[in-house]
Amino acid sequence: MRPLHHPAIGDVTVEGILHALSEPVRVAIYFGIASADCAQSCSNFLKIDHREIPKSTLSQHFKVLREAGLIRSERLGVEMHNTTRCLELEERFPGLLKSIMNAHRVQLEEQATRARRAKRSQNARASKAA
Amino acid sequence: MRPLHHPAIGDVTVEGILHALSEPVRVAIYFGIASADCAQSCSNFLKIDHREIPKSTLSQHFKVLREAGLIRSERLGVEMHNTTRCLELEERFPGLLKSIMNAHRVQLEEQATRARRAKRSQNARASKAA
DNA sequence: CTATTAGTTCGTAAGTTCCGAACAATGAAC
DNA sequence: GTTCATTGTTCGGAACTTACGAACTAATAG
Repeated sequence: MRPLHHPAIGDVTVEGILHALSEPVRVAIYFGIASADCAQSCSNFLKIDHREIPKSTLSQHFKVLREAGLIRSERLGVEMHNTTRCLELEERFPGLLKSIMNAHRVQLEEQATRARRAKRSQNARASKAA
Repeated sequence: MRPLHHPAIGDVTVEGILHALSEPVRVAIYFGIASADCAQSCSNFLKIDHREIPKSTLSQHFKVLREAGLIRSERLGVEMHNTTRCLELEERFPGLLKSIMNAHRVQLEEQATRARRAKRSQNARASKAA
């Protein structure tokens, strides 16, 4: 197994970051790591929103996040400890991650609202039919 | 030719925006449209940074930007007028585009600095050899 | 009408991503 | 030490996406 590669902060690109965070599963992973108060292992994400993610896929997603410079992964015993590199990144690209995270939050709330509305009108139809 | 499709602002997704702007050519196009003071036609971008972009490829890039909700394209006579949707987008995802644009600017300046350094040390080697 | 200009669509070759199966690395049990 | 369980990586092929030349469409000029 070749050792994990983390780019120097100066080699991190905007394209890489945007590409990494243009994937819902990777965003969920990054959110999870960023909002946890301790390092997260990969296997914590085998289920995301009731959806099973195959572990080989998960491993690729972590690799993308790592090589984009978004997270740092360290082997600790049998598992991996993943943490964000948000301080370095904030210094290099001020405001970038915050506004991306915020935009994703806006979108998540909106999706939740839509889902509630849909469920309500579904219930209304059901009780009308009965 | 089927008519161009512009998503409603409520259907614009963060993933779509990030994906669209994770491509250097598309970023250059978006920058060009955003910083121009009048609508830009596609053919203004057949050359970007001394690189020729085939027009079919260009057309696809415009389509991606359009369907991500980043630009609006209107046929005006034989050509296309492209403008950004930055006001709507700012309202929906506050700060997002600004910080992405800013990050790209940071990166561009840095690349320019690197290029100058490289050229200087190349010149130094050349005069040493002579 | 033909010719020109600006963009789109189509087909295919090249590249990327997904995911199961096999593999590697560590720690614990014996 | 050997074996087992757990965690994660790598490999290979199928599915998907992207790039770009050739053919096409739409508008306009002459």
